[in-house]
Amino acid sequence: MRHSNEAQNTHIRLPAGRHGLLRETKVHYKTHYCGDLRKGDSGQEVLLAGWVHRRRDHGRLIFIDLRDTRGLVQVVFNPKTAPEAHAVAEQVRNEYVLCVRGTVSPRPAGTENAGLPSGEVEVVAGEAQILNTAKTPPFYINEEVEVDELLRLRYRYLDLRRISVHDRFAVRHRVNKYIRDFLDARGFYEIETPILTKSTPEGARDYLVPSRVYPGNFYALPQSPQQLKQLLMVAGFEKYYQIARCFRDEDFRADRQAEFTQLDLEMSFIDQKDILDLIEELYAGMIPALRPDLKLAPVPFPRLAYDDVMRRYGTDKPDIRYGMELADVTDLGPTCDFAVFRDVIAAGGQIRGFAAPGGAAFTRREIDSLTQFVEDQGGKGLISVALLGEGGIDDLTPEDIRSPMHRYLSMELIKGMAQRTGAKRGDLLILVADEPKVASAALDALRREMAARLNLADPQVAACCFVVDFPLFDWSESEQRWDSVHHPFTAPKAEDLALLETDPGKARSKAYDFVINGMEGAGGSIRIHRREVQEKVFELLGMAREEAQYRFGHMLEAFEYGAPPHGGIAAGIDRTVAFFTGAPNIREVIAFPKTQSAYDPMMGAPSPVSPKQLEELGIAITKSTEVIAPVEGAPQADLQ
RNA sequence: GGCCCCGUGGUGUAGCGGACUAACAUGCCACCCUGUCACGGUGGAGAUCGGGGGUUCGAAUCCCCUCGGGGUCGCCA
Repeated sequence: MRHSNEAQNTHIRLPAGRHGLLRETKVHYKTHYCGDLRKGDSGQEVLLAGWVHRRRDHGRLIFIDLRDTRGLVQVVFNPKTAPEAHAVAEQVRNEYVLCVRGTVSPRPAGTENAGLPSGEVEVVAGEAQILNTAKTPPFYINEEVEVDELLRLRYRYLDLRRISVHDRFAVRHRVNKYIRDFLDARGFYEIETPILTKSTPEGARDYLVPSRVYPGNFYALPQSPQQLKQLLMVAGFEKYYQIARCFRDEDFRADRQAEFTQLDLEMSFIDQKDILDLIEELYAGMIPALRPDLKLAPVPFPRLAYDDVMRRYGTDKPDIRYGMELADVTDLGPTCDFAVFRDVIAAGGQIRGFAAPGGAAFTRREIDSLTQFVEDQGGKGLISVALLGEGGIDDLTPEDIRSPMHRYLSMELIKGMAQRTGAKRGDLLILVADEPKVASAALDALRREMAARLNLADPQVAACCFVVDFPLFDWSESEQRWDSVHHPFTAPKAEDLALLETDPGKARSKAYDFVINGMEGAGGSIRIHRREVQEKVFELLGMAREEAQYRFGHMLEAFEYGAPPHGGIAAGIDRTVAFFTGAPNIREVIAFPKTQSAYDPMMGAPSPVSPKQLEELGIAITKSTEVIAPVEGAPQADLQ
């Protein structure tokens, strides 16, 4: 019965022109959006079309919440006044596609629904037609219930139908629109660059596309339009941007998908400050525009040196919504009779830590659970020191200390730590002794964990900063050569040019990141535009002239034709939208994302291709896996 | 590749060695109901517990393997 043709044909004539609203020659479905109707529309005859969100059948009266992209409105079907429409409403089930002609009316006194934006009115149905039936959905569309992610992705088109999910894409649209308007007003051109481009051996693994015309050769999908945008600068465009899709064949995370979207931009005849100022202006405008509820410190956003943030936060993307800055007490290590400290210091390590406010109240069990964060970062452990009792820090006595390592720690070290972190009694000192890299990583993880436990990261605050003066290189132990921290075209700071000859590891670059609430929001650099500097960098990267020519010949050649000084930045759109919408991961703001194992359960991608296709490409399969078909378990309703 | 969490009717959960012939809510189906808005009432159908193997008199419950989802480290110039 439900899915019979009868239901389809239970119809009124398709709505056509009455009251001059509609043209006879054209089929019209709606004159208004359901979610837009308000008291002021009372008395109007409207034509609505949407999905049945929920039906309440009282035997005689039937209420249907009709949903479209703008929201819900209640439609009333009265068998006395509109028997035909009522008969249609009896047939209707959730998610049927329905067209209704009716009159907007104020609801009878006492029946208004304050929980609904359109709750002061209802539409009294005169005519109704089922435009399409629907199977019972595999999960609730009309309720906010957590659903298995695989199932959501399998039926992503239904998942997206949920209003809360829908809303995130409204935000995404507005972010894109804001950016385009902002950059347009400043003379930027939006220029598209190829998706089929060239594989470059650095960086992430490429997604490859085989060439039919040149069997055995491959295009690569861009990891970012990096080189192309630099060539646009050589081409004289001066201000370029693109909301660009990027592809990286690496493992997924909550904030990483195989394909993601960047605001990519590049400018000529500018220096670092110009880029930072631009991004600052963009975000300082966009954040209040999209999230007026957020507290945002006035510009300028802090511009912090890399060395400084590593020292104070242990990370290059600090969350500066809260304090708990790190302090170094390596110098006080020798005051303790502790073999661990001796060994660490002898090996060039550090003793650093921070103070968790009120953390002295943590149980032994709670403190022990922190050890895992240190171990995850390759550290051996942590030392906790609870500061008890009353009075100032200077008066601390051994009786005021509670620590598993009590007997190894000197009061000098504990007091020093407390003073340098500004700790008070009732706080918990957390110390890590390790090589600098490990100590930083562990303390960063601990600091974020403590912030979460102590509720210090206020979700109503947007704390932005720039991190600048990144090192140009770091040493690759496995390759026994220098590696670019950013990428090989990143310019050194002018005052550090000489260091390229004497001490490359000390050279700082004109690379910068934009950080918002501990999230890397954007990153970029000023590029090298002079040949001799570029050659020196390639040399330090262990790249012979021929190899550089082979890999980057097109870039080097272009730069010989008058490359302007230039630089740019790329901002993560997915992460930005996730931030604005409070989404816990970027899948929530990508219309059709993939699972953690890079599978699209809706389309069933990736999939095998026909032997003919492979033949044309000159490709033989030497290794293959069975790709799982989209999950079984389609809706059962039609089977009953 | 490592580690952690998860996988029970359509959906969300409970059950964690025997009373499970697997419970609850919701959804679904039928009937009733003129103002509800997560409408209400009555009745009904629906899962062998991701898959495989093992332990046991007995397994949804314990063990091993495996598949899938999520988180994270490695990786992501």
